[in-house]
Amino acid sequence: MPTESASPHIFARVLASVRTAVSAMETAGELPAGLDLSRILVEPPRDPTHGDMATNAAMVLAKDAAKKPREIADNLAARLASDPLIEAVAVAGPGFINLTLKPGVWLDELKTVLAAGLEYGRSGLGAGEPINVEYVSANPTGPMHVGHCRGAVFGDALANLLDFSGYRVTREYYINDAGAQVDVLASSAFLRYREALGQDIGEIPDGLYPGDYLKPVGEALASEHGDKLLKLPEAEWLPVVRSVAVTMMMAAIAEDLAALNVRHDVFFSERSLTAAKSAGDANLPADEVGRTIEGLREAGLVYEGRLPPPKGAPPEDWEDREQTLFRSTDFGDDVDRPLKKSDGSYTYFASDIAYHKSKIDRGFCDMIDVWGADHGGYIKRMQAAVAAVSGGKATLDVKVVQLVRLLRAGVPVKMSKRAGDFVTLREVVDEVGRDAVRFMMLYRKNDAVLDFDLAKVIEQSRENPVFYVQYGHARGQSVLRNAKEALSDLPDTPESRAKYLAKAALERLEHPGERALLKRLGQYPRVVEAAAASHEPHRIAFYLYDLASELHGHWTQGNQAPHLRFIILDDPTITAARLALVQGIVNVLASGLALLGVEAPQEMR
RNA sequence: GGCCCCGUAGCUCAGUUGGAUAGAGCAGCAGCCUUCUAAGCUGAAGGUCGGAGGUUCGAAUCCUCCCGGGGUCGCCA
Repeated sequence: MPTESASPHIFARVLASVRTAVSAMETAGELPAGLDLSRILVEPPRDPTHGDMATNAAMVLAKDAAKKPREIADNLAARLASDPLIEAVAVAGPGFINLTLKPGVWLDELKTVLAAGLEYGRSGLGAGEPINVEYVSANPTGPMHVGHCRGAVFGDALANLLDFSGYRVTREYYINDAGAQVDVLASSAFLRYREALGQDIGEIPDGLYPGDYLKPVGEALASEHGDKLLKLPEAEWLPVVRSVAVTMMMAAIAEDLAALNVRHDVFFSERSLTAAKSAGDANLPADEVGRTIEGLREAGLVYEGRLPPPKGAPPEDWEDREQTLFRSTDFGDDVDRPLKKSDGSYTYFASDIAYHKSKIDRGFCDMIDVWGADHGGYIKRMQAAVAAVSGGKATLDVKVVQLVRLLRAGVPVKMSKRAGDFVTLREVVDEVGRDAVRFMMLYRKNDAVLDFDLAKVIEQSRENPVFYVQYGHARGQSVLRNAKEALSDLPDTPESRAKYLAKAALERLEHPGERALLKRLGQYPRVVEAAAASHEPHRIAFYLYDLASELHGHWTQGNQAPHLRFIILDDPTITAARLALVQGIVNVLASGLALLGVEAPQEMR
């Protein structure tokens, strides 16, 4: 939860300075009033020799102001030169304004890092707005397999990131416990129940779940009910068996998620939407899905009609028939979508509309769903439904995570669902470790396919970026542990040590390697903000890699040049300054790793 | 065939929401361990950003059309 509203980070402060200067130019009549300042950016320049920051302000404003970019830039640069944060200004290229900040600015920022500890980078971006993030939502028909793992880690990290950025996050799991699949689950479990009672069940018939993981369900049913269920007709045993099976599957899934360090606040049952509600208004349908459809019908968004057959190769079993349709085309979808199956029951889409309406009713105007790539074709209709059901007030961002190809030393790992020999999430976590799984899943944009090579992740651990980043953190901790030989009064606890180090003579941090690290630290809040705004946690992973890389590089310089090492035995003043930098790096690495849900180890032995 | 995603160094991928001379890792080449952990570092080499048009001061990024790969296509979830 956001404690105090953090003071704006360096880039935000400089951006404010730029805007102020532009406004002053408007007031002075040097620019027309009312310009759109929203496209002005302040960012690190690609080439560090250009300075600390660059702004595109002059180029962005040139058109509306009907002036040449260079002309605006010169004027703006002159005004910025007197800004207390800024040391030097230069106009370059087509109209970039390159800014060099006073060295003290970066040193002050290090003090901020030290004071904030793991909270550095936390922001009020979300302004306390509630946001619902739904992820995993795997069918409760078996243990989780590797395919689920990417969405789980992605959703979890995204939720962490949004929480850190000032949103009030609810992490949600939608349990598909109402469809035909859980009935199949129940039938499969019933077979295992008969098996547990000593019957010979032979081969598991096609269409049922063959996995051994249902044996404990059969045994649980046998010990609870004896052979009583055998005497009941299917309509009576099925709900009993289904309920036990779903409960046990969800327990297994919860364990798998815990092994991955993924958590949820709300587990929402689909069945709770279709279950008949007690009495009430007799004119209303008895269930939530029906009520949602009726609400849409009253709004003129549901009708009985026919759909054109799919274009291209016509499916063999296509049958032109009238059905209940939602006007998703009113909201940008390609075709209207059916809400009821031919047997009269609701489609998955229908209950999904009711489900998202429930989120809206619970106060979420911002929703994020994390889906697998195979559901990509479903996005438009869901967004259409959210727009319809909320009257355009709610937004749904669907993050699609692409396929994970599981390999072992370059060879695809065979998985056959029918034979039940798919690789479970647990097996992968046990084999390569939670941290490696999580980091690898996040060290890639969510919409790019990911090759996950088990052999590479463990055997050639050098190639694995997670160890690289963790090693950076461990190295920093190692320095702090060893620092006592030069600074005998250095406190042990991180907080008091940070306080102690903040008083160091930070201006002694003059070496280019140190300066680069200082600037890299100062970028962290900006990276967090961008990652949160774009819903892209992978940016954190890449930033951490860059930071660790700069640390390792600077560290190794100390091999050749001992005077660059962090600990200088006969110079406690510079040692303290450098330790302050190390403490800052350690803080940010730990903070970022925490967002990704990855351990920040004290050592790598 | 319609829709969605992807195409960037030999391989795996970034690219700061349109910015300056497109960057890392791995593989290969040339080097660095008497050290606060070499699980590390330094250097050289490697590119028609799939192709062609267009939008503008400026395009890997936005638009259109092709090419190639993946996903999906009324009643499964």
